[in-house]
Amino acid sequence: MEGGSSWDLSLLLSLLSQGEQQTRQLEANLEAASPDEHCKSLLQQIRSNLEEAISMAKMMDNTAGTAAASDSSPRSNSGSPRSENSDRVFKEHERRELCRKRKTMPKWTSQARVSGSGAAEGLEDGYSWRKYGQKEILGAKHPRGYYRCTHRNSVGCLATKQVQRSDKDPWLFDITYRGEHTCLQKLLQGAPVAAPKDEDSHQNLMHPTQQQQQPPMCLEAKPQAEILELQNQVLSSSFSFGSTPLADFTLGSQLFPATVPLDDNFMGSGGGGFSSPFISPTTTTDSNYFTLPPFQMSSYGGGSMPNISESGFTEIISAATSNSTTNSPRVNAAFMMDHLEFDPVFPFDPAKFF
DNA sequence: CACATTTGACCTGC
DNA sequence: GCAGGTCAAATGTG
Repeated sequence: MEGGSSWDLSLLLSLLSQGEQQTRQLEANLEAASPDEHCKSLLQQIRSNLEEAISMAKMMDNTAGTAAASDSSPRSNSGSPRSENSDRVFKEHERRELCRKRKTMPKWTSQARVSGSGAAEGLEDGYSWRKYGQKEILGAKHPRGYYRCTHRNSVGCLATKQVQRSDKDPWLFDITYRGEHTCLQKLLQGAPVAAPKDEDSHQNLMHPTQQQQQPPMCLEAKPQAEILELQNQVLSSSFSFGSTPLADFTLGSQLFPATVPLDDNFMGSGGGGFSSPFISPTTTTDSNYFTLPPFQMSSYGGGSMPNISESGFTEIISAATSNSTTNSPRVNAAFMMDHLEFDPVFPFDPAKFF
């Protein structure tokens, strides 16, 4: 993140304020359109982020101003423009805001079921997740896995998810998502990103019009330990593991036709992450299709997609299983392109704010 | 070597 | 004080 001089900050402040106003306007307009809860939540988050960004920019602006006033020594052009003091303030602020964000972040749940017929679907949701913790939960038989976006460090994507195996149904995984993925957007905006070294990571860099809505080709292959554990405990007795052993998952109403072999390649940790199963030779023809995580369906779908309530997932799962072609929101890339782009008249121009 | 998971310690909110 | 959530060092893997 480039600190920038105070005139940079003034510009940033101006743009942010503009964005905040536009968001309010959008909020008012949306009110009449009776948006679903997640849409509202998204908007709230955008506004919250903007307000936070404004506050940070103001703080940095003030700090830069006072530092410039009190410190007569010439500032190096090559060094960090942020003073030590402002850096400390920035970090403290960042920490506080992170805590606050966790509260205000949109949160929604999903479920993934192991149906046991062949392809791994659903638990991989089109994003790269990195496991950062596991915790025994009181009253739960199985530990909860904590995942965050792989791009958290590089672009500051704060999306996280928690995966927990259901007590009642060992074939069922409860997935709680928190926060929107900003990684694709920021990649799109050309944010300075630590250059990915592996070929797969470059799959994330797709055409801008696709990038906003389409999951990266580098789809994560492991929601992970839970599945693998499950594989060990259950699947091994239920499936024959040939050259491409597979497990079949659905995530809520979503079907991920793309198959994820649950063999040892996906059991090991590390090793540069997940090579994309979707561009591998074993990829099925169905892998041209994607489904969106719930947040994408409700937020970018312009209301054309069903809003999935938490309570409705059980039904949705069975519906998706029994009638995937008509009821499931299985969509291909073209569909997403058609339906999920920002409204051209949408007054909010993210390019100006990031 | 880079990037992943694992896991105990630490932090935070109730 | 406890439980949930996160951090970060240790470790594993290709």
